[in-house]
Amino acid sequence: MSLEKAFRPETYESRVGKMWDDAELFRARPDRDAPSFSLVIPPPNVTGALHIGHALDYTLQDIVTRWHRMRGYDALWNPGSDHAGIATQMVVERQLREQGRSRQELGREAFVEEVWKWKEHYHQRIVSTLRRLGCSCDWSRERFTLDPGFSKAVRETFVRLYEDGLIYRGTRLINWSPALRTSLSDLEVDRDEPEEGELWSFAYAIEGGGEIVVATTRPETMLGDTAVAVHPDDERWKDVIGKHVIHPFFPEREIPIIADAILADPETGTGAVKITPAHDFNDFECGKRHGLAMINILTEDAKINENGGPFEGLDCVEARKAIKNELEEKGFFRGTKKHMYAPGRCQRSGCIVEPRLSTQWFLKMEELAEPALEAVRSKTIRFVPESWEKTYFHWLENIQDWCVSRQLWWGHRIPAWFCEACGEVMVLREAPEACASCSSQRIRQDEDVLDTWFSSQLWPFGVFGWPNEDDKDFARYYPTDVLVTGFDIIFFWVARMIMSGLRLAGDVPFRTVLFHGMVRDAEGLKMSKTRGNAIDPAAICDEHGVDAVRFTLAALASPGSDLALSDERLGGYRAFLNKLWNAARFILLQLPEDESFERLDDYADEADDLDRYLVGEYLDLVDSVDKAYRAFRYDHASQQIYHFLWNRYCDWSIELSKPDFSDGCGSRRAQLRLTVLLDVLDGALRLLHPIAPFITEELWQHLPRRAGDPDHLAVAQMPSPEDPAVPVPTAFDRAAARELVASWLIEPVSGARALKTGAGISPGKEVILRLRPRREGGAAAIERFRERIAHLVRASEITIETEPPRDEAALTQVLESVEVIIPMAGALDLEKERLRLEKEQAKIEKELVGCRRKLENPAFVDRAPEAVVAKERDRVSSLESRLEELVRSLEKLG
RNA sequence: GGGGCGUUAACUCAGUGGUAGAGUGCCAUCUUCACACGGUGGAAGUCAUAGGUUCAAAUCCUAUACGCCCCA
Repeated sequence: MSLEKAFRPETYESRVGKMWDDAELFRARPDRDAPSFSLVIPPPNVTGALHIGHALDYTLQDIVTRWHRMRGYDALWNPGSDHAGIATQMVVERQLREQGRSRQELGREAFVEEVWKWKEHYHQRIVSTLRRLGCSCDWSRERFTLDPGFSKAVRETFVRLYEDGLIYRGTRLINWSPALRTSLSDLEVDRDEPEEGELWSFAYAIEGGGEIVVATTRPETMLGDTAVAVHPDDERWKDVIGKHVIHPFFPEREIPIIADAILADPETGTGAVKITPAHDFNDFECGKRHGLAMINILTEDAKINENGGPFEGLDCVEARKAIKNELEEKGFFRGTKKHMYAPGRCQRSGCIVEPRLSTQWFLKMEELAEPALEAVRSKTIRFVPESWEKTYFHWLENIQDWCVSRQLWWGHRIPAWFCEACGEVMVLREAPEACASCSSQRIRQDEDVLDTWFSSQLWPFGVFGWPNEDDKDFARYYPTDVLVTGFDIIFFWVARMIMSGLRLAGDVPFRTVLFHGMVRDAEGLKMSKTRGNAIDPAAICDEHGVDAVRFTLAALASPGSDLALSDERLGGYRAFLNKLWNAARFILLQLPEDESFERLDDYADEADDLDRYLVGEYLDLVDSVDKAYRAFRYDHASQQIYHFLWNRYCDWSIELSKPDFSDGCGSRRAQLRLTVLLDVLDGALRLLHPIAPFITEELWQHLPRRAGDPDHLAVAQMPSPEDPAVPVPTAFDRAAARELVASWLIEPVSGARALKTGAGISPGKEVILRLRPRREGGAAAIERFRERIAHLVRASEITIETEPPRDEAALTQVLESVEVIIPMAGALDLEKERLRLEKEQAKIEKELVGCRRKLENPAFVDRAPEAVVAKERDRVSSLESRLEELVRSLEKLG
């Protein structure tokens, strides 16, 4: 069964995918007698379709999973998705708005139903994209963060942390998104680039005479002012501390002038600052220090509330304008100054976040952070690359309590019930029938839901049945081995999983975290819908094939750094896969049509120099790819395989083997060579499979199989330095084999080709080739390779010279091991040849100067390691003799 | 303001002490029986700058410049 001439991924991708599914190769088998290897997918949000960043994340995970599976592990990659509270609620609300409806109109229950519909639709799309990408997940274990089982884990966590005193309910200043009408955590607030704003000054009249000038970027907040602070050592204001100022709109309000060394800076402006404890985080702390009143002046959609008196109902911008006007009219305006100002913005909606006094549920973090810090400090959890440790430490060392409640409808409802009769608060695993304190049945559950990340943090153990710790999966697959994710969610998710895993599941959630960067466009710009430069993974898979996309992502992704994806790159790696396809096709074309070919089993004794060369290169590849996979360096692994297959396997091994197949594959020699080529191809396909699973599986299915091989490459043995996985000879000197071919075959061929091209001789035109070995043993080696050299150079005749070339017109090239001569019988362009040789001479002389200078330096000879000095000496003598022969060639030209 | 990362060929990036590498692109050439998504040959870098350590620095140290990111 021969391969199609053209490499067309679309002809086999879905077939191969289905073959894997039918064989159930990716199901974890906890009962199997094999070490386990597990990882959980960072669950994609059901907000929308997958983007190219997901494709990178999942490609890397599939590589690590497939590699372990092929090494014999019971490998489990657990898939699933995340309900993404704020984000999903927002997109569904937007959709409703477009239809002229609103969630308030629908009511909670009907709205949540709408969100479930959305979830079903995108979940289905996400799963099909994951399958398309070849992700070898165990779909029988798929989870969703709102599954009943997962909800149980969330309730258990909340109750346990509440009982431990870590979760509390409190009225504090929180970040409020007026657009979404919910609280946010600190992490969900993004800081804009500072913009030029206005620092607006006005005067408060001091009771009993005089005034005190304060400045603000937000004049409307003066409606909530409850103090003015000055520095205790500020001479200007010493006498007014303790007095009161008169609020121009609320003269009855008591507004003391207080001394506060933290907030008031004598160097800035008048040294006095207005204090609005209910609308500014610094002022809030100051208010707590001084027991100040806290007046909330905003409604939940950021309009002035009833505390704003005449300004009630205005939004912030309107109120600001009105207040400025009023104050100017009343004569309190004292000038403006330019000021850089960066408001916080809601990460999801983009609206300006308001600090707002609100009653919310909080999680105390300090006690949780300490063990999480220790786990990374002690390397119980390893970060790759290590540099992310610092960022992680810095955040955890300065951690703030986490506001976990959200005023949303889509999410895990907080398991807290209030008694309307006696005010009792009950935090319970199951809904109570009556109040635990007064037995009243007038109880109601907290309306709010939990921050999405509160549930996501439980993912690595929640998916395995926790809190049921007897669950077989939990026992076998937790802790997981690796987490692969972007560094953008190191705080949101990674740190919180570590904290909760240690606290709740009794161990770290994973041993290693592999951080990758962000996929950018060809110009290195962030992809975004608004910029229109987003790359759709499905579209590029259609265009180039899934394997090309995966290979490109793997090749570009060095740990931790961003990667610039371009169509050129994709095309380049697609070309590589085409090359591989055709190399396999060539090998298969040599086999007899009746499929009777059998690969030899034990041929170490019969292997010749060429076999050993090819096998040696393969064994080196196995070593370096093994090392790369172990170190998560998929960029190195893919590049090494690329180089091997294209430059070693195709350019040399196949080309050098062609003369062996000129009479078919009937001879023992041809059969042996084919076996070697098949074995090495087989091994290389195994090495490449985790990165490019479809093409490798498809090609492997076409290779003549050995007894004992499995039915699918996906579960075939991965070659390792201990076991190359194919029965090639291993007990020989690889370096010697490579050296033999490099010196006496590759070097003369390359040299002769360069001479031909340089002299404008067309590659197909036959020439006479004279080779003069410059080292021991060359003549015999060249003799053995004579036929192959002739084939590759198109030489009608090869002579092996022992003496420097006779006095004839010829092109010459003095190389490391051999002098290459092509007689030209009068057709030689003397001038051109002289120029070429002189250029060569200058190059060698320059190198020689550098080497000699080194050796003339006594410090170098004394202090450098002996081997380095010896190497330098060898180099000098080699260069000297080449130079000598070059000069002689030049002289001969006259 | 604090912290982190980066600066190597036209582009994208490997390269942690011992002769500067890859892919793409570029130039020339070849429709040689696996592949023009190809073959062959070639050009191309003061490794950001300035100091320092060392026999030896792209690599280690210090400072500077530029760029990106995070935190406040």
